[in-house]
Amino acid sequence: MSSKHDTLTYNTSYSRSKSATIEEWIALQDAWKEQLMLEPEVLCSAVDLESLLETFPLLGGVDITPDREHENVAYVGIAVLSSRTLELKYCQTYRANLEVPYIPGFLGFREAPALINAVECLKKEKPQYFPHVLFVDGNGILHPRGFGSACQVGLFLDLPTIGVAKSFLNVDGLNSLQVKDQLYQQENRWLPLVGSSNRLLGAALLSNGSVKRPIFVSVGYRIKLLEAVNLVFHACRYRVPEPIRIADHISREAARQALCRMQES
DNA sequence: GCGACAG
DNA sequence: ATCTTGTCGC
Repeated sequence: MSSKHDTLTYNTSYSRSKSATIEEWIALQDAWKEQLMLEPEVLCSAVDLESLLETFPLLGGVDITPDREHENVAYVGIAVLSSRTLELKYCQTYRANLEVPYIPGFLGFREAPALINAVECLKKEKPQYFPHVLFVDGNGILHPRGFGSACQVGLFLDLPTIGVAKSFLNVDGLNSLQVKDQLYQQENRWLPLVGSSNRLLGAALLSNGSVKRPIFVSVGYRIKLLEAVNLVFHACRYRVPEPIRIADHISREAARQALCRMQES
């Protein structure tokens, strides 16, 4: 793996700068949510995996590992795989500056600009590997205001995205324990998540036969939940879909390398 | 005040 | 996200 990575610049148009207040962020999420053009979703016809793989030949995954020394520095990993074979086609890491802290419910304001920049770099430098759908570490519409980081990334890239969270964010009357109980009781390996608003918000998945802790999948942008669930199952060799697992691995490695270089000097 | 809190 | 050892299993 190359230890060379480009430094990303922060594009404030995606998050309106560091001086924004929480109220302004909420207003932005509410406004952006309207642009998702979401039709209230129903679990209708079964999805054909073959046609899914034709629609999405390349699967992308992004993840971020924070720098141990600098609060506002992080390493973005991006991985692109063949959807049919899960063969790794391309991966790269980038150093990025994060301009705002993490606040629960506003992860996208911290991470999305760096993730978006990484995908745009890929589009420019290796257009043949530009993915047809992007797995994002975090939630899509399974979010207090229906606009998680995966929505933010997808909307501004105009690219289908799937939110994949490793822990549950209590939202719309849904609670982590009750969701897990319900999932474990039934025989299916996944459970649709319907909140007290009666809307379908996402799904809890036991992604692999040997996995005990669920992951939580929700629509980010321009994809159906059933398509997202099928793609996630297909892409899971382990608990987390391969594109995200690889992106996580290389971004951690980049952070580790940076720490080593720092301790040398 | 209390609990909950993606990464 | 991170703090943290061993242990069981393929």
